[in-house]
Amino acid sequence: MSAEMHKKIRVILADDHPVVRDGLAAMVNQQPDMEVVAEAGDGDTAITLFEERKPDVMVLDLRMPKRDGLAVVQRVMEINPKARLLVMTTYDGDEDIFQCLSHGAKGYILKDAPRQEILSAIRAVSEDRPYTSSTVAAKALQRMAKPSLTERELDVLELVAQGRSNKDIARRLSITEGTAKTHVKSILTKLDAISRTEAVAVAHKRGLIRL
Amino acid sequence: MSAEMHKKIRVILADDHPVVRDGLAAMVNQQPDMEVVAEAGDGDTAITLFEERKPDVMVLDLRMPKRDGLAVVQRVMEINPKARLLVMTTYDGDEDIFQCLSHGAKGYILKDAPRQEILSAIRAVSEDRPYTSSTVAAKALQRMAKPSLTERELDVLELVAQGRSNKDIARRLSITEGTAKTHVKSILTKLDAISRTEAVAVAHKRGLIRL
DNA sequence: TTCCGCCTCTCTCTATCGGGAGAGGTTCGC
DNA sequence: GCGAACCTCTCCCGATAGAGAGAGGCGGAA
Repeated sequence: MSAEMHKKIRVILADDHPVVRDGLAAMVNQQPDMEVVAEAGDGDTAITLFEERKPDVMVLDLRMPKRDGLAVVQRVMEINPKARLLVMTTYDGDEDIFQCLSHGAKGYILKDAPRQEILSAIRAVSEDRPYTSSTVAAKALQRMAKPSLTERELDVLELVAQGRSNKDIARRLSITEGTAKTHVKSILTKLDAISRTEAVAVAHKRGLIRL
Repeated sequence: MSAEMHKKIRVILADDHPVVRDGLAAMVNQQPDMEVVAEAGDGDTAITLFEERKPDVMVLDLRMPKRDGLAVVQRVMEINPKARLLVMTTYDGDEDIFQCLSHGAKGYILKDAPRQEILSAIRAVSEDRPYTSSTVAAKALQRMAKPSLTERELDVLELVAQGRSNKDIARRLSITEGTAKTHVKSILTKLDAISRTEAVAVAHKRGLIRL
């Protein structure tokens, strides 16, 4: 504990891969101005730990068991609108970036980023400064120009992505085949796709659907 | 250098995420019986480093720039059939597992595995003992019962997954639409799918296609 | 050589898909 | 109260997809 040290940045890590947590923890704890105060392997414990430890920053993976990163962002911002969250993930789809940032995450960074960039991001977010690399920011802006799908359309899209026919989709959603077609047509228009299969490809690339 | 130490297990890490390499390196170097002798961020340097350093084990990620994990497995086994490779990845699709193991990887482990399991796997593979968790092994066995797609079918499947029509696929592959249909039909049969969109979903789950 | 798997092509036929154009009902916010 | 967006339903119609049944050529393996 040196004299010039004021207070370390207190960090919580939330990622379901022990290896990634170890890597981040090692990086962070090596810095004189920051320390890891807790680690979570799933979304629920991330939320609990955030409330208990009130860290300066929480680093969040998007894909996690129990509750995914986006859900954690929503819940935590609800509990504490001043929370400083840095999303760190491998997914660079428009939708993920857009959703996280518009729900209040202060930063979004990709896992293949170099060590220095990750540390810079943590520092920035801890001071309540937004951090987003130019490529990520560009995607968020792109996304803003695109039409959003409605909830129902997302329901339909999911079934389309599973390879269901319009008739099948209609049965599962308790609507007529005609209505299912209407939704699919609207999805095709919004995603600028010619066929349902292309729509699935586009939706996948944008991060509108998982798996 | 203590007296009871004979020789440490020399490990190379190949993963495009600096964070993951750090995490693994920290774990490995903390063990008295192993050490990291090199790290690679892409497939090409993984191969080069393997030849130069001749490690006891190389831990390989599947998704890497320049050359993916499977390609590295193939090339390294070609250079040195006695190579001991441990594939470590987030993908648990039949196809990835099957391909890696049948091309000679000694182990396959998922990134969300606990620390101890990862270390056990590295030790096992370093001694030329195969390591595969029961769930992973089960998938490899499942895959063996399934028909393989031919090269041409994989070409077609990729285009189908992009949302191309039969006509479009035919044009791109310089075949007639009828032939494209024949391939698609055969793909549907082999993947046990009713529609092309379902085929894409199945192929994706199995790891037959990326993105 | 003979067989077999793969790739190619052809034909027919039906179901499904996707474009186009409405229209009635709801629940919002203004 | 009045749009506006959303969900629902309805028609028509041409294009595409998928099932079924062959068949020829070409390569490698037995």
